Amino acid sequence: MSLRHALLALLTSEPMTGYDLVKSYRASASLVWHAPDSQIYPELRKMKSEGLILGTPVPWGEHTTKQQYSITEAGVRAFREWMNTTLEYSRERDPAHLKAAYFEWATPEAAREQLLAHIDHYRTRAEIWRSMTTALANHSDPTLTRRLRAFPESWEAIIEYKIFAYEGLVAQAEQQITWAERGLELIDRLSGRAHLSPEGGSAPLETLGTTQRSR
Amino acid sequence: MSLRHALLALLTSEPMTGYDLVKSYRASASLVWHAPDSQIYPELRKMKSEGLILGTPVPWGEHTTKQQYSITEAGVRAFREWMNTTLEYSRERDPAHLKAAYFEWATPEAAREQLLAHIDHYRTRAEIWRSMTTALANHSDPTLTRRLRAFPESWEAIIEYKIFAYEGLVAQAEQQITWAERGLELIDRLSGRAHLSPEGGSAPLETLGTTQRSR
DNA sequence: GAAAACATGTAACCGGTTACATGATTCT
DNA sequence: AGAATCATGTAACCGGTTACATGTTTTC
Repeated sequence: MSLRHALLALLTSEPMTGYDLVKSYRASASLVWHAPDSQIYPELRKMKSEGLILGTPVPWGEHTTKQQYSITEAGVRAFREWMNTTLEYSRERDPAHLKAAYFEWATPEAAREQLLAHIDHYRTRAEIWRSMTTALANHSDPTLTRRLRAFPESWEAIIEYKIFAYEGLVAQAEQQITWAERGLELIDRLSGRAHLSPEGGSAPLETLGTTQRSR
Repeated sequence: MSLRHALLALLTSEPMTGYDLVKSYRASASLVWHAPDSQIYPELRKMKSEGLILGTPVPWGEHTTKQQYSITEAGVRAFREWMNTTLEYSRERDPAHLKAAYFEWATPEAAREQLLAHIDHYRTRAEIWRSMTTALANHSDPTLTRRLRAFPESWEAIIEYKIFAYEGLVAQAEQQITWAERGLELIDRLSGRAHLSPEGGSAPLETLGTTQRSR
């Protein structure tokens, strides 16, 4: 459901073609809610069929047209409604922490590599989000510029809330990095004696044998 | 794919019935990877058909049997392989931060309520994860006890990695709370003048009008 | 005898993932 | 003329979500 609202959000600034949206999306919304191009076009058609957006064909070259999408009043209403409805929090879905809880089953090398990948991932994210924050603060982000043009009276809130969101993501990433670094130290301390070796397996498997060979 | 590996992880401690697994799952794995009961039973049958676990019927009452599942060697191999394979990180999926980035579209009250829900959610999580951490440290968690019985030689790693994982989650939750609190202050500072009012809409809608009424 | 816990699902749906697929236009 | 960019998808799959559904056994 969020893809749809991210697209509506983008279209509140100005009408755009599918391709424009894909690009805008990649440059802004995808930093918070990833979606592949192949999901965006069909979603746009669905939104159009539901009357949230309007698709106007505009000429492209001599022989063809492209769709220019603009948000309708129903679309604005739907977006506002989503914005004014408190999100439900429910699912816990964290494969990295799930894995970490069972690191004794990995080789120390694999566990280390996992955490290094974790660090790498969040370092990259943090950089992206940090540069987004500065782009917002300088007004150098093009998506922001278009938005400020559309709503000059709200420029302060527009900028501040976006910076707030991205700074939160940066802080989150930094926390993840700190955590993973602590994990690396822990692996160094425990590696060897305490891990369940990956090939040997005899010790762990014996303790499991009772029923698995029954019948 | 993680549900399957969480189930394998639980079964490395000892064989269990579906119902035992559901309970164990709820008490431990679901704190990291939520899954409803209705997903667990079918997944078990799938895993059985793939030879990762073995289902032995054991008598239950006079007339019926229940399935006792035990991990097979293929299951242990599959679990180890997963543990030794670095996870891929890709999708960014964060509706809370997506929404926060567009808080100017919500009423200040709705934005505030969203952040309060955020705080509430993570406070609850943090408490759960924190109490899990202490249960692990005391050896008072029953799932842990079973596991230590199965692998006495690795008790230190087993405990430390689990504490590590849960402490990471606690830290994450605390960070989320801090972030949301900062957001509440921001809303107080910006509320009113800067928000795009939810009913009025005339100002924002005018700027959108050019194409939406075309055709 | 009733309640709580045990036991095990099915079915419909839907959002997201992956892989594949193609052609037009503009720029150099 | 060729490359880059613009433009727009389809199809198959799969994991997860929601809602519904039912019967047994043990305990009080």
